[in-house]
Amino acid sequence: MTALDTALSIGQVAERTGLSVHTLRMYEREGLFTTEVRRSATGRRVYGQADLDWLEVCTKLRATGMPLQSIRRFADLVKAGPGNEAERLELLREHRGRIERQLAELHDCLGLIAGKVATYERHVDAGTATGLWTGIGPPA
Amino acid sequence: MTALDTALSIGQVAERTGLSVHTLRMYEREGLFTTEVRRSATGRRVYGQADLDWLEVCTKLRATGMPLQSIRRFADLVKAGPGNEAERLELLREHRGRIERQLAELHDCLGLIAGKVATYERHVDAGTATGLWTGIGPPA
DNA sequence: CTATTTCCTAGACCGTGGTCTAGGTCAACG
DNA sequence: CGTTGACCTAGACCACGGTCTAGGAAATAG
Repeated sequence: MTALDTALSIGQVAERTGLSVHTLRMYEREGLFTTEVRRSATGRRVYGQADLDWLEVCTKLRATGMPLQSIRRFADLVKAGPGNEAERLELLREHRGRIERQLAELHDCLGLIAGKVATYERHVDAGTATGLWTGIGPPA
Repeated sequence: MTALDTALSIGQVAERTGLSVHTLRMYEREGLFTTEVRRSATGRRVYGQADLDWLEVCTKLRATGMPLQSIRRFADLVKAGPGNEAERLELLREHRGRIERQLAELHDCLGLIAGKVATYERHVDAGTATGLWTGIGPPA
């Protein structure tokens, strides 16, 4: 378990998450955090382990194409406190579905691209690539 | 084989490809086509089967995150005619790599999201979801 | 103590990938 | 023939997700 009293500056969080400090502040402005970001006596942001955990989720959601607006909607549910877990579950399930569809599509596209690569490899190796995409040879 | 003398209007191509007519014209302006789009006597665009084939590739490339600029670079190589097939192959290989990395990342993210879904399902079903993301329960 | 680095806010700016409008020509139906 | 719909160009507009600047304050290193 990581320490419960983690206290990181925005710069340290930027390092650990790969997000820029600009982006971290922007995420906060946009209401993406599930809890108010703590501040030091002098107004500097102080992040805890929970923030890191949540940010990890955020980056995974972003990496899978979830728009910031949707992340905010989820964050709002969490902020609203207990009682709406079914709703959160619904959002997560929907997104899981989208990821699965993305995986399928990506897999499909990979097939086509890999096919083109294979064709080019064959023809380049054989020195017969001339007809590719010129209207003469097969387009595949 | 599809007819070699296909002659489609921009609207028909939009239907078949799922791209809007606006987008098709924009792609042309941006130099994404591998060949000048034919025109009717009165200046209307006339698309052939080769254009459809190429557009299919374009949409797959877009769907896998290739920026228009990179598609243009590839199109430019094709336009430049025979002799640069090795270079085209290189671009395709690179993109194939990116797709594979995307697949891996997506798969990873799916793991995390699906995990959250499972957790929520268990807790919602059991009526014990209260502690999720409140600092009390396990974050996973 | 001074200099350097990190941080703060508010708000401007940017690339990407479309999407739409205005003003006009052409095709096709009845 | 007229009217309706598809098409043309050039260029404005938009959402998104950052990214950066200015102007200033506090922390930290030497």
